[in-house]
Amino acid sequence: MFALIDGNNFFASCEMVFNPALRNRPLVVLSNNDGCIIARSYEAKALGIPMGGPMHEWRGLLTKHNGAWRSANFPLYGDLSSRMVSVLRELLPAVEVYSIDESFADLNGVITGDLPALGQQVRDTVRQYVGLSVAVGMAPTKTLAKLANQYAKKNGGVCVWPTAKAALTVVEQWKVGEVWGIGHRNAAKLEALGFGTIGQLVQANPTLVRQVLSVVGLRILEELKGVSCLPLELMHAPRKQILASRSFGRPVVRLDELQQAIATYAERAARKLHQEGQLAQAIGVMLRTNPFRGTDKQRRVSTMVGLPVATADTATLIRTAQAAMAELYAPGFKYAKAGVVLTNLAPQQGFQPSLLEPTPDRPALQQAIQSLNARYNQRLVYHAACGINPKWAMRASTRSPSYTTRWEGLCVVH
DNA sequence: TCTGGGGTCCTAGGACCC
DNA sequence: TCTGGGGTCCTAGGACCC
Repeated sequence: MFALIDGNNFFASCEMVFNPALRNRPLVVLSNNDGCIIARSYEAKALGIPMGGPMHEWRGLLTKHNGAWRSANFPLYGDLSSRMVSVLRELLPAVEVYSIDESFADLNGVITGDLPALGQQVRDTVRQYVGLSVAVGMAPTKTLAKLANQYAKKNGGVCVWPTAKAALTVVEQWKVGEVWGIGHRNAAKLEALGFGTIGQLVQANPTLVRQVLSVVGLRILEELKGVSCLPLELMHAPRKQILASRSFGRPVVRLDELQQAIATYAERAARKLHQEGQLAQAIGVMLRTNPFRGTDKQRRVSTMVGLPVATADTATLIRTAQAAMAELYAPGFKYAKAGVVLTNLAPQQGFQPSLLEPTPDRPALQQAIQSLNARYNQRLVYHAACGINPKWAMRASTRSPSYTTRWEGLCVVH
């Protein structure tokens, strides 16, 4: 048996934990640059505001209904997420962190009759210790546990299906698009073939499902029938690529500003690389205009450069990224977004260095910068190439304080 | 005026090897 | 008139997830 524990309206709920004035009203959380709506409270969902909708189309409605909005605050959400996980680890035998707001747990060894009470205990404890509301779904496979969790969200917060048969009596009529791993394109394909509901899909010929959805679809089919194909993954697999990209706060035309931006993103990517304990053997740079501005001339380019020696040296990565940016740049366009991707990653530990090329890595320097920044909890030391107070930086006009990760964000009690 | 960011996996096809 | 069988590696594109 598996459990799926999922935070309800996660980002929106995180904002409410330390700010009761945001509760019981339509609240949305905005993407970077305050452009899109990436999370909604119940009240905001009830107004019909869609996931991913552009904020400028919904501001009026929100204002009319006493709504509120917040710029995304990922340090806050990440910290509350790890508090939630630590509660789960106390109560459940084995926990896999699947995303910032979702964890799977292994329930083997727990007596079936005890599962509903365990689910309720998880809910109560997370609410008491962290201040967040979660839904708990339990079933014989991960795919069924996901569905159970969906059902739980609207039906009391806990749902236990001891068998696939029990699950199917509830979800038979649900659309296949509700199933984890079936997106809107494959849902349309299945519907056209006469498998529009979960009940119809489990009756389908596996060979046909394989033809249409590849082995991925075959696994989903088995999971729906109660055959577990997706084990709990307790080991955190090393990342295969690291991406750092951002939209600009305003259109950027000049190369020198693009060079600052790409240096900033390279620095961010390098920091993630250090945290992962990996080296990069290739670096990519991409650049594009705003595709939503139909009247503007459009351009979308990218390039990938191999590094002569696998490295995690921030300055080397910045230099290489800037050289690539100079190649990509063409004047006369209003650029909206750029990014850096590190690939062909290899673990630092035990990496075979080149016989001919000296490594550019300077661990002592990196360590010094990192410990200064860690100690003062901010970007105290950084590369001048990144620019100082850049004009292209993204907008975040309504960011809440980092209540739990910065001294100046601590709540004050009057 | 205003539209995110960061990942994974699978398949087909091309290039190459013996 | 006639041209095998078996394999690997890499990349691009498509699909999915949160």
